[in-house]
Amino acid sequence: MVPMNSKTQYHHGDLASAFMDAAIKRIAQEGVDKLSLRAVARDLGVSQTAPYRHFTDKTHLLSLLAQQGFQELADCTHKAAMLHPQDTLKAIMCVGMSYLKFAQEHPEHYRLMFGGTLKHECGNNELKNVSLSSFGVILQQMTLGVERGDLIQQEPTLLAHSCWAKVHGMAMLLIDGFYADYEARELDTLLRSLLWLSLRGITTKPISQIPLDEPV
Amino acid sequence: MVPMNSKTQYHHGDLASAFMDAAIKRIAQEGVDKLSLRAVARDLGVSQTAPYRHFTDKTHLLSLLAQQGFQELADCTHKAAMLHPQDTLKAIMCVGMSYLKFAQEHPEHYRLMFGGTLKHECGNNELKNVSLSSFGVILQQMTLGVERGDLIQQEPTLLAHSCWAKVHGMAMLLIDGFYADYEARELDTLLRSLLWLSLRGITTKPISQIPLDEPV
DNA sequence: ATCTAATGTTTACACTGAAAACATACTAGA
DNA sequence: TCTAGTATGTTTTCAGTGTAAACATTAGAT
Repeated sequence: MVPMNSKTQYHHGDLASAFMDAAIKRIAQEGVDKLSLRAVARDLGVSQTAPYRHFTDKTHLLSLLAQQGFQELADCTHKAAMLHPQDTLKAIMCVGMSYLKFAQEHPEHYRLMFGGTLKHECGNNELKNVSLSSFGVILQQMTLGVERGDLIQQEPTLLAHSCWAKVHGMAMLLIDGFYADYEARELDTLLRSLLWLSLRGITTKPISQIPLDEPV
Repeated sequence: MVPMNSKTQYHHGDLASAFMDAAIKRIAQEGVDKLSLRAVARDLGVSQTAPYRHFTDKTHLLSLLAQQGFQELADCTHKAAMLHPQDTLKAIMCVGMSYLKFAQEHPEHYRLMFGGTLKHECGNNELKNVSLSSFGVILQQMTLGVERGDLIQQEPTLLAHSCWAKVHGMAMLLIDGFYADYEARELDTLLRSLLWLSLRGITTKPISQIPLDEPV
């Protein structure tokens, strides 16, 4: 049905990535922990053991999806940072908001990335590396900020850890529905204010100069 | 075997709470998502459908466990706050560190509380209330701090949200193994420094007065 | 054209959450 | 004290899951 790629044209065409796409869709709908390989296989009209030719495990599949998620997250926060190449504080603000936007738009994917289904400690260096590349975007802004004298004289790594923890916590609480009472407009202000308080903790500038309403 | 309560002495004695205890133990060992009701039932030498007389659902059981977790968390952070009734900053620091200690000592329980297996949005008001009581400990310190002029003049709720997000993010990253490279001593300093940076964002005091090494 | 490896299918097994029908044992009311 | 009635526990059963093993097919190299 689908016009196949030039390279290889096996039974399905490219089941590996088709399977990943379909899995993502199901995850977005029903959540990570209710994902069933068989259901995805059914969606694709393929036998229930077909995926095992491409993924050793269910965990393997999830791990690849998480990896892909970290990549996307790194990409879109990086883009956000690029909006203000000259202004550290604005850049950080944008990175934060785009990070939160990603979490909000792909809550279950985000949960997969950090949910603990995959243990980041042992094994799977690939995954760990990609997740660190996501951290790298933040780290880069911190380094820049310290160099420019916009941020306090501390290890950029420490500052990055601080920002990451804060924004990660916000993201988790956000997708866990702890801010569910706020309506869209209020929520936006809340999130910005929270980032703002974090910025206040690491900047050398007076409060007034921290932007509260930069577009993402 | 166990000397029963005076009140009721049924077949098992008190299977409901025995089941919860056993479940907690298994969760601590193998993680939340691998918990099987049948396995717990086997541990207790009881039939596999026995739990269904006490919990409508697997979700119901998990929800009760989460609730219990929030209660414990609220208790131990509250105790920590009581260590410094006169000193806001020290108190907040202690609350933060004891929060992290709880997460570190009961990682899988903590993950259950926030992991998204239970959705906090819809239904289960009980759970939501208890989780808010946990939030209340932080909120109380913020209110006090603002009153005393130790914290900046902002909505205590906002400040509490800020602290909670930060410490929650740290807790999640901690139990997800993102700080796995640090050894115990380093880790302690890292965590304290991260809390310290947060405090710097919400306090009126100069940096030097923020305590870095209060005991928990 | 044939061989081989990559891919997909069928079948099978052990495990799970949960419903239904049944059995027991405690508690209360006569 | 005897007798319901109800709270508790068991047996049986079903549909759904992850995954291993044996088998079938197809693509690409020789």
